[in-house]
Amino acid sequence: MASSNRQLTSFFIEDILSMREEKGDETRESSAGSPSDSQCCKDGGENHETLLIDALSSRPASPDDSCTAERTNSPTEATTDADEPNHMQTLAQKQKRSRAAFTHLQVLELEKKFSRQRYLSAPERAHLAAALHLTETQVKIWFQNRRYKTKRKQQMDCYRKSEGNYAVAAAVTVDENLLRASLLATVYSCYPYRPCVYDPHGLGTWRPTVW
DNA sequence: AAGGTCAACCGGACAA
DNA sequence: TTGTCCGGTTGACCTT
Repeated sequence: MASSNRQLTSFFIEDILSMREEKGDETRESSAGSPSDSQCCKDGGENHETLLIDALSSRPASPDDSCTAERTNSPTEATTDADEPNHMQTLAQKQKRSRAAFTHLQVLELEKKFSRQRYLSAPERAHLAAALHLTETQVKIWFQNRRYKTKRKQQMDCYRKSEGNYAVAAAVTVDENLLRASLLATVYSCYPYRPCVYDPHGLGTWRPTVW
């Protein structure tokens, strides 16, 4: 669910690399991910994942990066007040609950992981958290919420099915693998970015894998 | 203003 | 005791 006011994250390698070079520059590039490219993101291959993970690994802190900084008061931020003289003030600040908004790229990677694995081991969680610049707790909570959400959705679908809503039922009588695949496809189709591959035989540049 | 979404949180259960 | 799970609830933010 990408709300219109949220800043979009470009998946183009050029943009990601430029982000790396412009670490301090927080200028938004809402034009980078044109919605008109929405049909081009059906490729969920491992190369794509590796590229995204690598690109993410090269980026600065993510939960509080330019896409979310204004809204986020992440757990990692909450512990950076070592120089705060007034502890009571800190507690007061923590009383106001925050809700981090993960970036599109982070959610995409989490969804991809979830589509293959509903449960993560501790090392896997640590690796994913590091790659996405999230805390392990954030990854753990995301997977917990994601499992619960999936279960609730299936229960709702079953309820509708039992009510005789065959139109809806027809859309959900797939086995779990198909459900995951369609979920992934939906996620990809929602992100108007194209995965890129390096083309040494062409111009020696990065180009989209799907046109 | 109402309702939806979703990360964060809570409490109980369970395993090692 | 610690860590993780599930089944919710809470609260901030967003859309309508």
